[in-house]
Amino acid sequence: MKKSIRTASGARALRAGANSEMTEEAFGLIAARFRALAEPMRLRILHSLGEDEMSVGELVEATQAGQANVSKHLTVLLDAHLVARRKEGLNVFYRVADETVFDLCDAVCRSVGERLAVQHTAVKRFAGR
Amino acid sequence: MKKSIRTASGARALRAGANSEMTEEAFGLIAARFRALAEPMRLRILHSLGEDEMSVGELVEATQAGQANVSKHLTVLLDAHLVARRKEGLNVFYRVADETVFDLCDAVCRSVGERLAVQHTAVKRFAGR
DNA sequence: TGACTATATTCCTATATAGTGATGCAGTCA
DNA sequence: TGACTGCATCACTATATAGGAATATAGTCA
Repeated sequence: MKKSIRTASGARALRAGANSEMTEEAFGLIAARFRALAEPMRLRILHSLGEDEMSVGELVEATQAGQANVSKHLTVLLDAHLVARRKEGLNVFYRVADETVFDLCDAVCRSVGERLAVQHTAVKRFAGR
Repeated sequence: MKKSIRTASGARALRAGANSEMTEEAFGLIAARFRALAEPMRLRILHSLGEDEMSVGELVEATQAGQANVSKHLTVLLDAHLVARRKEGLNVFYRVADETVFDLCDAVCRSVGERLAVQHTAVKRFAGR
């Protein structure tokens, strides 16, 4: 059983276990998705697209970034299959194509938030209140 | 209510919504975690650590990477608070400090796997079976 | 057709970081 | 103490990519 990305259906894909044979390619594919989410600007864009689809121009306004920059980030997200495009006249509307990104971000947000809370508490305690 | 990373407790952090006020800092923190997971080599390391804690030397052997490289990746994971260290004599043992990384990877693995399956089916169909 | 607009792309610079070999350093053992 | 081991760090190269300005391209409308 090569191409073990299918083992995902069994859960615990990354965690090493009995049947877990991760191929080099699988690590690369997973890392690629994380890389697509590893830029604050792209998270801003996805955040903006959370409500509804938006044109590039609207995204430029929403993110306060340069047009070329937004366009390039959208290309990255498109290549990662995280967003989808729809052309309408002169405009191109983008929308989130994989809703799981929100779950990922929520999970990260919770985890990081918890850690910061713990650290904050520790510092407060160290400071004597 | 600045510092809205706390809104994570309400879920749907990234998805724009009523109370969702994402600060620049929050996007940066979330992106930083994704960045730590955005390298195949680091995923390999976490994968190896899924079973049990391991020394740097064991990880070098398990990953077939250079010692300096493994050490640097471990530093990145440590800075991201994804692993923790324990020194014992000459050895340093690392372990996963945030179990949620496995959930993240599982989610990504499922999502990417589904997409690939869909694409595969589409190509097969196009090829006429 | 030509002027105009929205988006994509190209070219550039600056920065980050993966990988490697050499070295530093702390801990162990004779 | 000195030799040795395991890990971290430094110095370096190669590569990737974020950002911006300029330009190209595609679609619209007169």
